[in-house]
Amino acid sequence: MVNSPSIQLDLVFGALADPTRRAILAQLASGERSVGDVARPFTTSLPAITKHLNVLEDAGLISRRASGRQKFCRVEAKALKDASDWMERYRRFWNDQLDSLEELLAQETEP
Amino acid sequence: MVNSPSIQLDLVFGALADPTRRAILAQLASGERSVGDVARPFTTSLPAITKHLNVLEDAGLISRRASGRQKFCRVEAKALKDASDWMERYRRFWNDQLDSLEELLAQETEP
DNA sequence: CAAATAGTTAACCATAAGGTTAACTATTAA
DNA sequence: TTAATAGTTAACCTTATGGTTAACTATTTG
Repeated sequence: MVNSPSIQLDLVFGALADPTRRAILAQLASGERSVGDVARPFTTSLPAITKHLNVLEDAGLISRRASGRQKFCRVEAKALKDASDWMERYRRFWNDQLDSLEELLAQETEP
Repeated sequence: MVNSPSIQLDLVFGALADPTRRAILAQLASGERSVGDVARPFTTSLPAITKHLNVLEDAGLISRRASGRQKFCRVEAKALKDASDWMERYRRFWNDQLDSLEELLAQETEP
């Protein structure tokens, strides 16, 4: 066996793979927002936004709470942390590889 | 406008959304491997693995170099770093939210 | 209570994703 | 120089994804 496949990570990375959904998260980073407010900057239909919010919620990246006839969305930390933790395993690659790239570039410019 | 949509990030997160591809990266984390070696632990067909490798390569997550009739795959740092940098913007969420979750749990257990 | 507002669900469509087997290219070995 | 090995490409199938419009539920507000 090679890896313990995590359905949750599938959902989180899958959710992050769409630019509209990343833009929604970026909006919510500045605070809770109603579904209408979330949808406002986009040209896509409201049902499409609802679908995106469902994908984000299924991945655990956001939560929704009802308040009267509105629903407010907020970013949820844990799912993001799980994804970040997974990537953390590869940090040494960008430390090591990008360091040696820098070295290489330095050698080229100051011989 | 809400965000600068990055096709590259679409590809990177899309690539990471599949457990087979994450497992391939996990394998390659311990060093360069031939396509055959990469495929060995999986039950899926070789053409399917080739497709996964193409997805990873298109996302910039790996590169392949030919050596005789073999091809060796290695992890590429930059794409991973780009994804990690994107997530970095949300670090405060898991610092803040998970801290207050901890506080809450502490309050519950020791009053 | 009727009408407007906020959001979701249903039904549908086009395309992308992940898998298969069979056929192909290119190197190495007998 | 034929045969085996390493990997990719082609053709095909099934299901998932992202979008639409129309219809629905549930809360305000006039």
